[in-house]
Amino acid sequence: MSIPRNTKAKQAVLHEIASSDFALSQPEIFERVKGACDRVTVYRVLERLVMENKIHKIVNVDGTINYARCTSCDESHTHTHDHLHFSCVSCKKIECLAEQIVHVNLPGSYQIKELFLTISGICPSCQPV
Amino acid sequence: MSIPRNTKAKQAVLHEIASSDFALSQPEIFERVKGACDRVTVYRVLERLVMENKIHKIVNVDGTINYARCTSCDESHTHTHDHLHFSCVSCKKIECLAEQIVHVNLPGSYQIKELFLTISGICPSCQPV
DNA sequence: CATTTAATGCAACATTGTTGCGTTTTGCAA
DNA sequence: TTGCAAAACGCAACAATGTTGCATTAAATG
Repeated sequence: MSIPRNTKAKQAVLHEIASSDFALSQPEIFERVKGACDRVTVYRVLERLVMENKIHKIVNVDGTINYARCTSCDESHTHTHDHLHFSCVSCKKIECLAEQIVHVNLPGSYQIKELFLTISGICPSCQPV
Repeated sequence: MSIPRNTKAKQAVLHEIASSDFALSQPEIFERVKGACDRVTVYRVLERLVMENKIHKIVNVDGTINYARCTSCDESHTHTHDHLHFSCVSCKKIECLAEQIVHVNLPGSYQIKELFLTISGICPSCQPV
């Protein structure tokens, strides 16, 4: 396995994702690191960051793909099979949900390989008083 | 609101979706109705069929979009907010899941607007004996 | 069968993602 | 500190997917 390197492009992309309150799309990220690197590099860096569990790749309800750091879990833990997210329609923040939060009562004759859930709504901090 | 018409293109697209055992992508549908209509028309027809609740628009785990008729529910009932699907990795069939199957235990301070779930795995009929 | 307008075809464009390849840069170690 | 291997990059070209405008065609209705 190859040893990852800490390049300027990687730092720039990671910085934009980390400093954004909400999940960003590839075009948005490219826009923000404008000049720092090529469009293709953004794709490649994103792919690597996902592999390294530094960021999340989130498929939205409409099929668009966003990238974010999770606000509720530290970056050290691995995100294998991490497909549970809460997306606030107000502040746009993405939160990881613990597996215990979701219960699927499928008959045992169904064999679940992968589970992918996105909930959109209003998070506690955006709740109207 | 405009009155939908039953056109040749619409019939062809719907026929392909209905006669397929699994969910099809736009390119796959276009491939199968080849000659019947233009590529753009396929996009427009699909959009209309989704609006009319004739077919499902399903976002896969990887963000790709497929269209299908649901195998477990009749076509008469509306599919508003119908975002729960089981996708068999073996036979590729897509099934709608009843809302009762999924339980989300989020604190009441979270306000859920939309919930979107795709489970991939092996369906009962594809279970190895 | 004439009218209305939904739907189509075509062309052109926009967006998003991919691949190949020669060059640059990073991390490591001599 | 300098040399080296390969990770990463930039660029160009391509591919796939989705969109828009507009003139034309064809459903449904009376």
